Amino acid sequence: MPELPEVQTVITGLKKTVLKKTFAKATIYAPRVARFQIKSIEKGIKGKTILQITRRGKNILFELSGNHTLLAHLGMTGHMFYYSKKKAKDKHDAAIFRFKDGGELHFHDTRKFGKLILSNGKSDSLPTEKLGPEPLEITLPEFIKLFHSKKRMVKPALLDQTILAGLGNIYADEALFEAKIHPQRITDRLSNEKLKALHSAIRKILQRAIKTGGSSVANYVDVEGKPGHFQIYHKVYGKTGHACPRCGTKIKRIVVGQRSSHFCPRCQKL
DNA sequence: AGCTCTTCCTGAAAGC
DNA sequence: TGCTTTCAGGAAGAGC
Repeated sequence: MPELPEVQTVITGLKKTVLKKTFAKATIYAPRVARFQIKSIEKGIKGKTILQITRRGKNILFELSGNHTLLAHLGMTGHMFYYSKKKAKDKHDAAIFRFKDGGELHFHDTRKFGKLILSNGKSDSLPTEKLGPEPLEITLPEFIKLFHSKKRMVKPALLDQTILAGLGNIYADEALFEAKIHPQRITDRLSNEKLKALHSAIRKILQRAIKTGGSSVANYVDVEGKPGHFQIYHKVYGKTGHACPRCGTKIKRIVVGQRSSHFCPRCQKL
């Protein structure tokens, strides 16, 4: 499940492979991934050159010539695969982009939760407008202010992209464990000290994950086919019943806001 | 404002 | 063994 570090890793791969290339043809195979804007994307992208590739939250932004932006969201199971030569369509390819030089970029998405949106320059037409700050850019005072301004359980707050953009279920659980905060604690009642711990835990965990190239939990593979290695560092996510690496207590799994939450009941008290 | 539930989708894993 | 059910989760929308 691609979260901020995985998306960042994909972007690194994309920069190595498709930056500066010009689209010759785009074919959408999964209409819902393109929000049924099949023709406008297929036509709109033709002849455009990829000038820059950036990230906003979990979104990949291709800045194109002609002031267009192509947004790609990997959803749950999205992958970007680059081939230097023509490659047959896979069963789960949601879209295939062919470049003038013969290379191909396949947007592979088994569950079709991904998203492709082409904007004709107006950035306010992209959903990235609604996103909260970047977790690696927000300062501690801003972070404290933000969480004290909300009155909700901290775990769902961390997953809410309009509050903070980029965290998913894995890194949210890992960050809460690191900061020793129970997932059901209410944001405005967390002390400055706790929020400081959370702020630095998020930074630490994301930066380490980016450094190691993303997580492998869901068979994550980067653009060139190399798996990430962060899974070896997961301390609580998917570790129900395992011993807490800090105190040995069994890791517990509960459901918070319709999402599974893994935590140590001794280290993370309510 | 914020909670819960539902929907989308497929494959893996658990249950019988 | 093999079929059936459940589960997983990012995001959006409905209803309370």
